[in-house]
Amino acid sequence: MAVDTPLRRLFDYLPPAMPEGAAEPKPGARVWVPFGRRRLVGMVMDVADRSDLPPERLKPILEVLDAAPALEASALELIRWAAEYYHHPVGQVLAAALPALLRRGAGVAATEERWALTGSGSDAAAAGEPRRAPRQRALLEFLLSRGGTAVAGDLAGHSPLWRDAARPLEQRGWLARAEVALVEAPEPAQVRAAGPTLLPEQRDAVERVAAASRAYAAFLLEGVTGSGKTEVYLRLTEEALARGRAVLVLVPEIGLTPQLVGRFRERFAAPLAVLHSALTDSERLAAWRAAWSGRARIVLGTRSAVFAPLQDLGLIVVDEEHDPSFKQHEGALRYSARDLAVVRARHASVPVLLGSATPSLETLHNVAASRYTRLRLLRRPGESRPPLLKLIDLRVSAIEAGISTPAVLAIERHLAAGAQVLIFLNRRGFAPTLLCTACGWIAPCRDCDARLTVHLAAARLRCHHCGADAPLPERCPQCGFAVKPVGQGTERIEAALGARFPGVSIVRLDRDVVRRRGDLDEVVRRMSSGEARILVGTQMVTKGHDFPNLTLVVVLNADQGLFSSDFRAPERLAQTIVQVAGRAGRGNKPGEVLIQTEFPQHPLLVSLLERGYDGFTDAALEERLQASWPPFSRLAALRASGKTREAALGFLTEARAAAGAPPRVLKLLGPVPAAMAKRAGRYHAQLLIESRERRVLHRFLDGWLPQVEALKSAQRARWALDVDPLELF
DNA sequence: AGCACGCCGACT
DNA sequence: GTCGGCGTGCTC
Repeated sequence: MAVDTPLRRLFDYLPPAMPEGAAEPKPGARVWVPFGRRRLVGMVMDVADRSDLPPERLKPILEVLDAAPALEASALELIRWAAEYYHHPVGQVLAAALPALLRRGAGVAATEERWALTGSGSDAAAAGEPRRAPRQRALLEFLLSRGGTAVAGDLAGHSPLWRDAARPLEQRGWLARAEVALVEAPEPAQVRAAGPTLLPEQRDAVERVAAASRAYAAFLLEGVTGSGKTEVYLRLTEEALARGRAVLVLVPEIGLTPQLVGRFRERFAAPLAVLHSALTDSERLAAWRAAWSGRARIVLGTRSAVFAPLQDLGLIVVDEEHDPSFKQHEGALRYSARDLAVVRARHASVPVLLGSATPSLETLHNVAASRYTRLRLLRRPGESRPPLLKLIDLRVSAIEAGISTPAVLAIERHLAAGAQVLIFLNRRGFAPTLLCTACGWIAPCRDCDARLTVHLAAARLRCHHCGADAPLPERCPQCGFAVKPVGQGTERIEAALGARFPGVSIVRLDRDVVRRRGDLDEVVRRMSSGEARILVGTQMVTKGHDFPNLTLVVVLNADQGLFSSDFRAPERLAQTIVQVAGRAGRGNKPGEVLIQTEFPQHPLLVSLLERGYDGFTDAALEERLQASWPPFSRLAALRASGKTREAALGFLTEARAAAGAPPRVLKLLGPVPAAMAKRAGRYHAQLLIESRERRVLHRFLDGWLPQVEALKSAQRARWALDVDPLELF
């Protein structure tokens, strides 16, 4: 039995005292069990006829929750696999996989709340009772008009306050409430609209995946923005649905779900379940139930949807597979939904399709090792030339407010041609620093090793790491002299462009603008209609949304990713540049991309410009090989934080000592304070474990983690193990 | 993680 | 004399 507890083991229970004819709970079924002095929901993992524990110490299961398993074999297998791979207690992996309401005992089969008139209730209704409670009387009459019974939804339609009326009626015995199992007739999936004619490359991709549809196979579907990856997903989904199979589609962010959901809904008349982090508990339960019952044949969701129950899974799609959001890097279980999707496909013997315009180096390495098959969609329909990338050397160009003269001239030129322009800067706010020109004071965050960002319109100083928020001072708090914002954020660029191009409508797209749902739609609408001519934005602009009239992209600062201590920063930078460049040029309008940099000779930028993303990844993979970084080695990070630097580092130092002499191919690096050690008032540090061989790493972790857990300092610090960490601070 | 038991300080 | 501080020990 797996139980939600940090203990790294399963627990044995005796079968429940069962009524006649009831079957024993099977693996995948949830049960109520006594656990210490508590009563918890447990998940049956195995059924055995013996236990290592003496029989007198075993307690019986209290109650079986699921007659039919809540998790079918392949989902259970995935959870077991994840627990082992991420070295995390099974019970807690399960807690991460199951909707909260199911962990608290809600039924897995969908039910509806049904209210019915009792015999005496019918008599009372017919007699026009209760006379002195018009709402109750109206409710009884409504039920009578409906033949004596109605579901909660209908009653809510009758009166929003119906529950207040129903309660006393239930107490008088005039109404009866029941949770009735919903009989769900799976609707046959239908194609609502035929898709466009496929290009040869798309047809080839569809055929090759479809040919493998009865066994596990992993494919990389590589194609630039607009090359038609989604159409390939849709055709393969159609193919799977036609065979009576279900499809799981994973997307990196909830912001991307509405568009893709829209494409799927347009194409298929099949019910579709959507799972993402913004759902309420009951919405998530409803989506999960739809998938579990087989009613929803398509499940589309973010990270945690990789655990969704699907009947007769036939295909898994991971869109934008390179996106770091697929890695859960906080909280208890830190997993990669993309990697788990591949594992799940293997267990379920179905193909998995990883789509991206800028595949991760891990995935390309898997292609090189022939573990994945590469499918390429290189052309955009009807387009001859890819966008042209050029560097602007910031050392020799005049710069005003962060924008170089060549960039300004290019913007002028494209605007004059009637086109739209995108300015990319991965930094929101007005300026990243507030400086006192007299004494050199810089506005710091009280709780982080970071500077506060100036937000001018809001007149606030904000920390982008902990959310601290303070009024914008007019004078230096130290010497009383005037302060000034230094550096550029999107807000300042928007203002500077407004001054430079008066009369030209500019929109900004970043997290400060997009606060509520609908804000994004408004920005997109203004760009699509052509009302806005210039778009200034952060990372957010690299996702989704196509503007066919956009022909120029300016990347204001490419240099942040060039000299980071994180070995993955260059990969991120290249992906961002290529993704943002993908916004430029459509149809017969060729795109132009200008990248401002102080380091135009940097080998990474040179390889990207001269040989494109392929050239960059060749160079980057070679560099990783030389440095023995992933994908040529395996990493795990033991991360800790504490109220003091010593608390965090002390724990990691003890943890390292507990390792003794590690295997020869394995290296322990650190512990070291994080690059930004203090964040939100806590000190962060990490110990890196690196191994050339994956098996050595995992065997080591198996032996080491129990020792780490047993350390006294482990109780005081907050810590977590991150297998395959994406970010090394 | 919970939730107990257990042994020492400031309150009715 | 008791309410409650958080140390440490266990959960089939």
